Amino acid sequence: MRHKEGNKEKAIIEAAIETFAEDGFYKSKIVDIAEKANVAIGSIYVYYKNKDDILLKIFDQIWEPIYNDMKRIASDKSYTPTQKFEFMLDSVFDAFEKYPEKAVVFVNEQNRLMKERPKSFTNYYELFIKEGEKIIKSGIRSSEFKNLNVRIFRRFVLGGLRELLREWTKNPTKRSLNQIRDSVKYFCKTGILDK
Amino acid sequence: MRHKEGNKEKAIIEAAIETFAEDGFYKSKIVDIAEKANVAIGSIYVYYKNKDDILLKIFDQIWEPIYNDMKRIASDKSYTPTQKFEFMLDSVFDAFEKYPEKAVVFVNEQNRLMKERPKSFTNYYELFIKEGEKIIKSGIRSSEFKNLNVRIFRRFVLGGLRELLREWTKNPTKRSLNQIRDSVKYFCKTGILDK
Amino acid sequence: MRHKEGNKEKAIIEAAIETFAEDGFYKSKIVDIAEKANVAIGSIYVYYKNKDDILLKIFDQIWEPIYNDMKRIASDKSYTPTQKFEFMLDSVFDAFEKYPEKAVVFVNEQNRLMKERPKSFTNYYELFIKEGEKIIKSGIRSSEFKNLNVRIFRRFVLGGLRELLREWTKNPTKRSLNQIRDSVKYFCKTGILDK
Amino acid sequence: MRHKEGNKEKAIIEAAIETFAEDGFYKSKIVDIAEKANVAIGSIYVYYKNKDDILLKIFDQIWEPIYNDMKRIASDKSYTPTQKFEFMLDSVFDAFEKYPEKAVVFVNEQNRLMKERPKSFTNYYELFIKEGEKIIKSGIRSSEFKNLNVRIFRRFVLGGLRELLREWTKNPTKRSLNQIRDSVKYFCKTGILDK
DNA sequence: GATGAATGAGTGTTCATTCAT
DNA sequence: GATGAATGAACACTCATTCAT
Repeated sequence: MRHKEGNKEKAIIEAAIETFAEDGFYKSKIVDIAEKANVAIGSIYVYYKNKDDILLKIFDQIWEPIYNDMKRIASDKSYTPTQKFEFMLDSVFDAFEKYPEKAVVFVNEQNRLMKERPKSFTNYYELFIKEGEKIIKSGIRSSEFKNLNVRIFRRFVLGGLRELLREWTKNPTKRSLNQIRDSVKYFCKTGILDK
Repeated sequence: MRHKEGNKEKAIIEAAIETFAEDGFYKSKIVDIAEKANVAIGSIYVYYKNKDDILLKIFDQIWEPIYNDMKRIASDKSYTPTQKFEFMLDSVFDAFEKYPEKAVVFVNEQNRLMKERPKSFTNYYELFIKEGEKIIKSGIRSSEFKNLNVRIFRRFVLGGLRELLREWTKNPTKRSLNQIRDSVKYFCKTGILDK
Repeated sequence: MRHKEGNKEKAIIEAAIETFAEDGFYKSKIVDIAEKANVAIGSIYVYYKNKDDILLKIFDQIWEPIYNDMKRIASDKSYTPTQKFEFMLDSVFDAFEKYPEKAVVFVNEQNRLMKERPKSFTNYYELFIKEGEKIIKSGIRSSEFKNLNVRIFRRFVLGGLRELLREWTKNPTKRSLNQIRDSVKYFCKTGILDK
Repeated sequence: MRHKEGNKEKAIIEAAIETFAEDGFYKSKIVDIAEKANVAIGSIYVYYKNKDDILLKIFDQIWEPIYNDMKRIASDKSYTPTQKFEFMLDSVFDAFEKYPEKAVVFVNEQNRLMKERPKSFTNYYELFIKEGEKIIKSGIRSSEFKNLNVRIFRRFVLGGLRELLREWTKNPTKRSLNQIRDSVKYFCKTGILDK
């Protein structure tokens, strides 16, 4: 191994996150990512199959920790469905607060890529979705939630969330994110709770 | 652009809608649009400044009629804010039902373009948003609605709507759209109404 | 049509012949061909699908006239098989004498391309081969030729011819080509004639 | 390179022969050769200067044993020129029958390399050619052969041979090679013998 | 000797846009 | 207005070779 100065794989993906967040996927140039990562162009292709592959790996980085949170929450029997639902939102908000740039990449690129390469997404995002739907269903079964169409509901909420986060990423302050978080929770609960 | 047209301008934009809907903006080629419109490449540049400009004009086609509906509804004093809110949703749903392909273009491309060219959008979409916010505010003022953060609420709803419509455009049937429409209305109302 | 100054398609293929002859196919750069042809890079792709396609078209230019000669000769009933065989060799020698650079491209690139893209060659070269085999067979039938294995014989002769022409292209003089022509004819005839 | 080897140098050249035979020189990747040889990329450059150098060494492996055969035959005074000529062809055919893949590399790559790097070939191939010409000349001197132009004749024969072997390597059976061998001998002898 | 991560010059091809006709 | 051949900057990706370990 030549040089071995720090972790190139990590440097590349971080440069890519920055670049994709700034310019969007299509306008981002491989050569810019390489420069930002302080790495030769060829090195990018040592660690990633191609430009798309970098994006896919970024999505994994976004959704894997969220999904792991979810698994823990979902399997904890001491929580009510409402609490689980709130924690689910929290884990998304927390992740985005921690890495706003990853958030930007997600909100801007994921839909397009899911459309163009539906096969690629057999992973953490899908698992996250599934886990979320399970929580809603359990709440409906226990009559804690209204009898909503689960697929429609979760899409609506995720879509709304993404839109809010997209806007937030333009000017990401902790304060404004908390305001969004509270509003969404409140709105969802009064919308979903069968009181 | 309404009457006796079998003209090039219309043929181009319709071909573009089809092409953007199918392949996405970046993967769509001007030459394909020209072929689909049965028009020479050069003719596209007679009617449109460039590729972006076509997209912008498509957005106008989407939002102008919706906005016109809105204006009519908003100024009608015989409706309550709740009725106006429902009509607003209806006018979006109706537009999407009528032109699913325009809907695809909107859901996939608008955000990116608004990010890349924020200046371009001084138009019907913005006006629609404003009108929508006014309705919410009037509902809050009359205590018919909860005292929600209007900007957050409208973003959330529009984002959720877009996500649902994006999914719907993959398999657009009248029946499924009505199901979505009812779910969204119900959810928004129980979420928003201060009963 | 912009510029229409002379025939770009022809200029490109001639530049390509020169370039391929000089550097070989793999070492030839599209940009060099473009420069030599006094044409923009993009123009090459207006007239040819890709680099391979240019090569294929060159082979057509080589073999089409030879094949047309052959057809005329083969169908002429006043010639004996021996005369036809001689004329066949002549038409190859004449073509090579006329366009030595095309000859270089043929001798250096055709085998490789036939190996890599066997599908592409359903054309003049194959037809030429077939016509040549027919002449040999008719000579065998009339007992003018020895009962040789036709496929082996024609491959041997063509291979020998190519090798000689390859060498000749390094220093192409009319005199030396005629010497080769006479030697080959003499050798083939004493080798093939059943006296 | 003969004895107790299971060594890297040999493994590399054998992998290269396979790879060049399959994909051609330009399309063969060093990394593929390394993998096939079960050797690190870097090791290839320990034993060979560069990619060209491997090819050159392969040619040596092809022509050295043939040349050694030739030397033995040529210096044996008990053979007539005709016998020597036949033995010469046999030694080429035998070599190709034994290592068809080396044959493929020779027929496909040697000409190109001789063109690009004429300096590299001060070796066994040249020596083989020279020895062959000597045999022909001695036959002419003794009036056993016709008074052909030796250079032209030997090129013609070698070229024809290569073409036949090229075809044969696509489907190499012992039977078909013997058929080719007999045909070539017969043709050359009736073509060359001054009876 | 052996390794394989790192390199970066090099290349075929694309495609939005132009402009002479 | 209409055309479409012409353009050439731009770009993702390749791969022989190197060299620190």
